[in-house]
Amino acid sequence: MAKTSATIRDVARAAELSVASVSRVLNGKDNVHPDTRERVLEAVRALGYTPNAAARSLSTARTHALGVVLPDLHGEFFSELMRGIDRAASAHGYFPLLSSMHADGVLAGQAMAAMRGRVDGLLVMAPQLDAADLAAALPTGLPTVLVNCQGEDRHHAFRVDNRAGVRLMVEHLLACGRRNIVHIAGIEDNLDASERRDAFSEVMAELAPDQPARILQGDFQEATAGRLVQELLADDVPFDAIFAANDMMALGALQALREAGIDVPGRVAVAGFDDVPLARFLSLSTMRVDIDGLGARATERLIEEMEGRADAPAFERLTPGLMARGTTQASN
Amino acid sequence: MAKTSATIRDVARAAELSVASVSRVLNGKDNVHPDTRERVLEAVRALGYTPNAAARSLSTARTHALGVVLPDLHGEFFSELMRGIDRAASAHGYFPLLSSMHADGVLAGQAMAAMRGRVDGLLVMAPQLDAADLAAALPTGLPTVLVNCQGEDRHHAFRVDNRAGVRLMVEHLLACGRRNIVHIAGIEDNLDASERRDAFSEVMAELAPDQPARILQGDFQEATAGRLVQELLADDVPFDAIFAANDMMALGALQALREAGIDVPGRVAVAGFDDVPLARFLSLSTMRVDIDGLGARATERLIEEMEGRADAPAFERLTPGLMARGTTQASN
DNA sequence: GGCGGGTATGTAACCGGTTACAGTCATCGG
DNA sequence: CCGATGACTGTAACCGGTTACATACCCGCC
Repeated sequence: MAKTSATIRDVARAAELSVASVSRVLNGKDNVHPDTRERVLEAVRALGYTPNAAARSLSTARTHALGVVLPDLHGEFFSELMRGIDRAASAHGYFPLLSSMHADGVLAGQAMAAMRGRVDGLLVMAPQLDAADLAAALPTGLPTVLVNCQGEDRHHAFRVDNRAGVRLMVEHLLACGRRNIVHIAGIEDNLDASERRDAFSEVMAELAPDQPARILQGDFQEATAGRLVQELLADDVPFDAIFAANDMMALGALQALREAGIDVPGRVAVAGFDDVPLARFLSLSTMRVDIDGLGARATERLIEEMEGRADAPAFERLTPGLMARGTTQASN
Repeated sequence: MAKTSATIRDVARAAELSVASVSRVLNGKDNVHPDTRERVLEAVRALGYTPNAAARSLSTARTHALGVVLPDLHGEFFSELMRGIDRAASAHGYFPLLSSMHADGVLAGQAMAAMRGRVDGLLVMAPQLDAADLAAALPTGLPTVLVNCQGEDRHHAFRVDNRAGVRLMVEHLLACGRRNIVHIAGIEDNLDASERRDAFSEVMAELAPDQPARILQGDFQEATAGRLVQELLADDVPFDAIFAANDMMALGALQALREAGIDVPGRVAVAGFDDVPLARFLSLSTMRVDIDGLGARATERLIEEMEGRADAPAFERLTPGLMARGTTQASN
């Protein structure tokens, strides 16, 4: 009801004590007389007092917020990641402060700079920035953990092990008897996209050197993949498997094949990457990445770093697991 | 590089000016000599200075952050909502500060209290709280906008028009020749769930008074709906349409029907609510809610309110649109 | 009775910005 | 030549917490 909310001095006055005592009670400090504590709590209740977070931040230099910088805020990947981040953050009394970031390196730097003084640490996911841009954008002197970022060894980093994932899927496709696999790659500058593309070439060269290993340039979008498949069909290019760099493209491919009346998995197998929830429903074979767990672990690590108990920065690679479903093998 | 980052006084010293001038330049104030401005900017650049957000908040009583309180942080609904929120927020220079909230009214109050002094406004979505709990939890004196909350007329509120949506879908099912429609309701205390359930009863009573209008108690979970459908089949209950309170349950029902070898939509039609991305892939008929737009509009309104230009609080209802797909009508 | 030591409390400086108010200086009209 | 006016800049108080340090008090012991 009060026009302006109560301050610690109001509470002190109401309790006939000094601000120091009030502060001590509120922070659960050691030496306070039980009676004093009671008087303070009573006054707090009576005034409906809530400490001002900005003032507290200013004097303690801690905000209890952690910045989360992401390239885009949509899709399953984002929501799963946030879920993990929030779980870990709120377990330790932190709030996630969100910021989306657009492709540009300069804008990325601004987004991060704007968080200075607002957060105690930064969790950054920037698969679209190269190492130099990233290094330039990251603020100095702020605990930072990276997720899916390019080479940067001054900070702890989490990465999906794309190479291992691609290898597992290619092995699976070959084991299913596929010989002519087409890879649909993701956005050109994207780290995951290029790792997956390169791994595909290498693994094919190693495991099936005599087979073609065609690669089409996609962009992680469903519609694009559909179009590419239609072109393949129109050009009469032979193939018996499509391995898309992510699930959305795999679904686009699937749709295009079905519309063309092509039997999946009979004539063509389809595989994706990420295991978005959709995949299970559509029985899409894919590589499962524990995104929620990734978010939680990255956040845990960030909090350790902010609280000064963390070992040296390192890479942590998460190996995805093969989810072999109906689009690569007939159910029997 | 500096151990501790530069303050405005460091900048003032470096530029041989007073803090007031520096502050004026940084805030784009009126009266500053061009030369002065240049000296300040030069010093800022040299020192790599970024203003401390906490200090600024303390003296201006504005944080440029807005609190987003949500019941859970997963699924498409969440990511779409956040997408809209972030788009509107960053367009106006605000950061979303996230907090998930568990069912309990007391915990909800704590979650919101913890945001006091950290945010300039609050966007709350709490479909699981009743009006009294909600009123108790909301902090006073902080601009607030509600999304999908129960009756509360002191704040601006956005709501999905469940009644209108249910009516559209029931009309559609009847138009498709369905006569024996079963509704699978959502979680008991949930606002959307009960509105959809009640609307179903009413609309059926109005449009098809002679037909049965069976209602089963579900919980928004896919598995539960599957089980309920299996029970219907086991008990030989006649029905030719399932209208689930959300898409996930519709999908569970769909799966159970397919496993039982029942032709959809031939023998039984299936419909959901929400239009999650999955729905399109599985050709599920459903009601489309523009969640992204909802988030953006709610945020815009909140910002207007925070900046003191907003008309009286009111309700805004968003009418969902019918997405008639393959599970209610044979493709022809 | 005086003194050491522990406990409980108060005072005031400080965190890093913003801004009201007070100055300084040059210009200009009378 | 003086005062007024306007353009620019500086000083210091203030926002609301935290906390180092000082102080007051009570106890037990020699």
